[in-house]
Parts: sequence; structure tokens; C-alpha cells
Amino acid sequence: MSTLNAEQTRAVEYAGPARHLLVLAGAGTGKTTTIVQRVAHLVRGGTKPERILLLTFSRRAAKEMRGRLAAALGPVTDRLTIGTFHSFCWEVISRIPKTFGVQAATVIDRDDATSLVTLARSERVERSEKDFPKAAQIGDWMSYARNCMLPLADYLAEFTEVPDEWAARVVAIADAYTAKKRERHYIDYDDMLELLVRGLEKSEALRTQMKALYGHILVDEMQDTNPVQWRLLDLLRDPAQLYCVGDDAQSIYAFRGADFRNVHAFRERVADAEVLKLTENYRSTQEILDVSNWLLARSPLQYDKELRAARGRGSKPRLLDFASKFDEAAWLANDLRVRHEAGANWHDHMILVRTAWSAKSIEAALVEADIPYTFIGGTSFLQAAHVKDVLSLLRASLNRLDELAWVRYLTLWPKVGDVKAGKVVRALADAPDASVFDVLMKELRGRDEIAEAVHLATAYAATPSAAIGAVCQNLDSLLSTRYDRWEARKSDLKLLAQLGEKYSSLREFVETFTLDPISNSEAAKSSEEDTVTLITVHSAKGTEAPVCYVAQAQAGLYPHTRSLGDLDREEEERRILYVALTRAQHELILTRAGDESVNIFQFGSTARAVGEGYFLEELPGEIVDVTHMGFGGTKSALDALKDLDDEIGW
DNA sequence: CGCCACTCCTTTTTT
DNA sequence: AGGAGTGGCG
Repeated sequence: MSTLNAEQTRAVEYAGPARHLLVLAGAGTGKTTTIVQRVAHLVRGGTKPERILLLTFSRRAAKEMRGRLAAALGPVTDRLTIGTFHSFCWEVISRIPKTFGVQAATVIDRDDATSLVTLARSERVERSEKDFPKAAQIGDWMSYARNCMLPLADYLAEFTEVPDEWAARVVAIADAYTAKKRERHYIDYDDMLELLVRGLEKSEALRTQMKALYGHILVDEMQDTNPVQWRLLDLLRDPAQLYCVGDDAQSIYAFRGADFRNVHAFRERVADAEVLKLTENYRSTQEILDVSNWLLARSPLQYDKELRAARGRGSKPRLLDFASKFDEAAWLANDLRVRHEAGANWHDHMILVRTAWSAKSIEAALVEADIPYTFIGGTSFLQAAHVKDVLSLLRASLNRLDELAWVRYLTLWPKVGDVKAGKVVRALADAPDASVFDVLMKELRGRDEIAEAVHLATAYAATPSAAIGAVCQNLDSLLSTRYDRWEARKSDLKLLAQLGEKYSSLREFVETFTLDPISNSEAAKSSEEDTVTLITVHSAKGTEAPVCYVAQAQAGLYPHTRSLGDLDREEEERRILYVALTRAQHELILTRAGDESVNIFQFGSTARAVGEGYFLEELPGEIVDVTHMGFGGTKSALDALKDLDDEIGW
């Protein structure tokens, strides 16, 4: 989109009268273009690039922005500050660590945070108390409360069903977590935002200096901004101008504290602000927007949105019903192959899924059909156990107080368990002046190889790739006995070493990796450009593709069963589906599987839907073509006998 | 103290 | 159907 329409031009060139601006941009209306062109407009108009701060939500979005700005502006892009809220905060904090009391800190990811909560929980909760909230749940509550800047106790009382006597203990566990975190010099994701906000609130000197840095603060996906992030923007704006872009209908991060109603209240919350709208959709054909509009119009919430296609008409979206998710996946793979053989590029196709987990059956089919694909989304898959093993050794070598890393590394070795590892950790903390190597040699007599691997990592601290290479070689035989398919996993470690080449110190590498874990597939993508994209809807926001498959669009996933019983959460699910539908440019294909293999995962959810139980239940035939694909090859009439087996079973 | 076998529970989305 | 947590054994 090289030429802008009148609405876009107005937004890009906006010069007052209000100081701050919110651009409400519907899906496909050129939101990214607008923000990119705005930056270009400012720079060309003489604003120093150093005075511009561009904040995004996801790393993907930050990367995309940087790429598009580089194309528009050239090398001057490097002088802009572009990053996620988290990376921006962390960069500020790491420049002045003493101010925040975080010298020599280690950034921990969600998994590590959960382990720390588990530790704190186990000291306060008997094993027999099976109903007591799990560590992961407690971690979620803590995180949510912090993102909303609410005291945990208030949050629990107001927004959860936790009984008071438990709530007090949950708070005690949270406090213990915080204490452990501090003691071990850990920084979790929420700390990054919280520390900077607190610091700015407390220190007028810091506030004054930071405010002087930027003249323009641009925020992408404003509807996903949660209270801490709002607070940060409040602290940094004036005289800096806010330039926010967002779409209330695409707000899908309520679980992180975002409230889409905030964009409606923009003018009440931000004095001296104006709101502009972008309404013309350039991405999709009218048929695709008809389905999207239909979905949104059925919501009890008022979005006041009707997307119109600037491109005109195309083909009618399709809905295909399958007997099982295996049939569905097999069909997807086959359809992709047919299109590819007809000359289409793999990368023109995107398969959208509600959950990272549900992508598995599709992945299997793609692998079997030998279709190159890139999976984007989910968190747990990114960090394979063996990669974390190696990383734990690197981390331990960098921070002798990094208990989680030490325990993980040490217990890799045979005959070293939690107890022995705990002893070593204590010895390291108790003798801060003794060298790490000496302490290890002393505590683990006769196990020299354990200390040697650490020594190796330390020796190569200045060359991350060499350190990783050496460490992997050293741990090779140990890890090979621990994991099956070791050869396949080993290639991940090679990749890790490769990634290390870009960094000039081990510390820098480990820190960046924790904040920005590159998935195997994403890294592999660079070597193989033309691939099909398999992606979670959450990750897909802001992307598009000519042909989009919205897979597993059945009851139980839209809305997701876990959201049932709370209208706000159910309606968020509608927005998730809306985001999925509006990714398509030319063709939209919905597929769903009707078998119990998908619905099995609804167990335990007794909650019933308050609103629509299933968004596509009444999808009219006029706007989609429905095809029943019936039984595929994987099901035989003889399968009915299987049920007998259990009944007879002698 | 570590290891193994067993059971139970799980699976939303991201920084 | 596989992983995390648990309990008993060597």
C-alpha cells in the first residue's frame, strides 16, 4: 500500500489540535502502514529519530515494524527505539541497574518462575491438601494482579472464588516467592514493567530525565495495553505525544490484564486527545468480511463496526466438516499439496489454530505429507528440555546464586539429586569468596567432570558459540543417555551455538535468549524460506495470507470451554475467532472435526455458556458453503466393535 | 540419598 | 497419551 487514502493520510499527518491521538483501525485497514508512515512522516519532517519511541506487544510485531521502517527509511531506522514494552523497560533498567537494585540479575522465564512458586508453595502447603491451588495457578494470579497494579489479596477477594483462609496463604506464598526471587537476584517478566514504573513514580530525577528523552511515543495494539503499561505511558507522556493505534474488536489479551473498554475511554483517560478512525479494509474480499461482520454483529457488546472491502468481491468462504481431526488434518495437507502442485507458493497459506496444543495433529499430517511449515505460537514447545539443560549450565556459570540453574544442571548427573544439589547451592552462597570451581571440586569429590563443564563455560565466556559448543560436547554422552531421539535433539544445540555467534558475551546471549527465545522452527525458517505457516490466532494478529484455513473451528474451541460461564471471557473468544477470520485475503476456509477425540478435552468443565455456546452454530448458508466430508479413510465400520471389547473384556 | 514405578491430571492465549 | 508429582525400595 504505497498510496494512502484520505483517512490514512489524515492520521499519518495529524498535527493537532490535540496533543495525543488514538487511531481506531479495524482489521485490515492499514494499521501497521499507518504507524510506519507516521514514523516516516515525523522523521522526514525533521524529528530526530532518537526522539521517537515505538512500543509493541509482541516480539514479532517489533520485528515486523523494524523491517518495514527499514524499508521506508533506510539506515536511520537504527536510531529509533523500537521494542516490546518488556524489552524497553528492561533496557532502561539494565542501563542503570543500581537505581533498581538489580546488579548481576538473571532474567527468568515463566517456567522458572513457576518452579520458584512451587518451592514456596511446598513450604506452606501439605501434600495432602490436594485442592489447594497449584503453583501455576498461583503464578497466574500473581502475574494478573501485578499487571493490574492490584494488591494480590484484593484481587483474590474480588475476582476469584478463593476462600479467605486460602487467600491469606496464597499471599504468603507470593511473598515467599518475591523473597526468594530477590535473594537469588532473579527478575521475572512482570518485574520489568513494575520496577520501571515504581522507579519513575519514586524518583523525580529519573522521571524528568526520561520524559526529556522522547518527543513521540507510538503504541501498537493499544487495546491490549494493561494497567501497568497505561501507567508507564502516563509517566512518560507530556510533553511527549502519544500516538496509539488499536482495534477494540481485536482485544484478546484480557488474561494479561488488558481491557478493550480502555480504548473507548481514551479521551477521558488522556487529556488533550483526539480519536480518528480507519474504516476501509484493504486486505480481504467482501465475502470474507461478510462472515467476520456477521460474527461480530451477533455479539451482545457494541463494537459499532462494519468492515467494507475496498477490493470488492471474491469467492465465497467454505466450511468443511470432518469425522475426525485426523481426517481434517489429512485433508488440509492434501489441499495444500494440490495447490502447490498447481503452482502456488507454500508461504501464501496460513493455518490458524486456537491453541498451540491443537496444532499437533495438523503438524503430524504436514510432516507425513512432506510439506514444509513453520509453527508460530505457544510457549511450552519453544523451550525443549535439552536446550534448557545446556542453558542451565551457562546460567550457572554466570551467576553463582542462580539456584534454579544450578539444581537443574547438577541433577543432570547420575547420583546427584535435589538434596546433594541443594547442599552445593548452599555452599556456593555461603562462601562467596571461594572460586566456584573450588567449591564444586570440594563438594563433589571424585566427580571432577561436573566442575570441569562449568570451568569450560567460564573459560569461553567471551565467545558464546565456542562456549556452547564446548559445553555440548562435554555433556554429550550424559544427555544422550537421558533423551531418546538424541541425534534429532542434538541439532537444536548446534542451532543454539549458531545463534550464539551474534553475541559478544555469554551473559548477553543468555539474557537475550531468555527474553526472546527463538523457536527451532523460527530459526529454521531462515534456511527454508517458502513454508506454510501454522500459527495460533494470538500470534497471528497483525499478519495476513492469501489463503487462510481456520482449523478446528468446532464447538468447544470457539468459545474455548475454559472460558465458559463468564460473558466477558466468552466474548473475548468471539474476538479471537474474529481475528482469525480477518487474516484472510482471498480465500477463507473453515474446517472442523466432529469426533469426540477433540471434545474429550472438555472434561472437568461443568460451566455452561452464558452467551452463545458455539459461535458458528447458526452460520447462514448464504455467506458460506458448507460441505460434509463424512467419514474418511481412518474410520471403519468395524471400529464399532471396539466398544464391545471393554464390555466383554475377560 | 537417589532411582524407579506408579498414579493422577492435564491442555488457552504471551512477555 | 504423556508428563509431573508421589511413594516405596535399593
